[in-house]
Amino acid sequence: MKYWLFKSEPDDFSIDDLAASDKQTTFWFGIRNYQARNFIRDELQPDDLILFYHSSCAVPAVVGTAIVVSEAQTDNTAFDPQSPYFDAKSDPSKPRWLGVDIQFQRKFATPVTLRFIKQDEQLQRMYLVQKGNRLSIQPVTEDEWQRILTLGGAQ
DNA sequence: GCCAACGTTGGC
DNA sequence: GCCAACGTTGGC
Repeated sequence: MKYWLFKSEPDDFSIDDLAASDKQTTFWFGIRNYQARNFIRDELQPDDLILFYHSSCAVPAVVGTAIVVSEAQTDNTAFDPQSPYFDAKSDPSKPRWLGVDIQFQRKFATPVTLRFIKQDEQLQRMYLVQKGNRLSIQPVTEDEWQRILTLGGAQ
């Protein structure tokens, strides 16, 4: 089992939106970066755990956790010309983009802010705070997972 | 709105 | 295969 961090813009889809989804589950679509796609295709497994991160907002922070509940599946928004995630070069017989179903686990009592992560000794090496990193799906170590959950008031 | 740091595209 | 131009991400 592995740990991950998923970024989402809360104006688009927040942890509350996930919690309010049918069965508290949603298909994670719109990943259009090859490195992130490769994580989905090659490494993400059911039962993997996710730090849910709010980006591009007033207070960027890890706001809760979720769990992977499906294998990788075709992201059909790539074939929809109406979708902002449309990709004319993705061939339906050979889908280029994938997603997984994720299910809400918990919302933190205390969001763990980017600002805090940057100055926390135990979290210095998180992918999130490495220079220039913009990946929307990132690996997280078990130690980082434990530390974030403690800080979030989940343990 | 700015801009650093990437990733992608396409001409050569 | 190189690399300049362009587009995107995302914190501030």
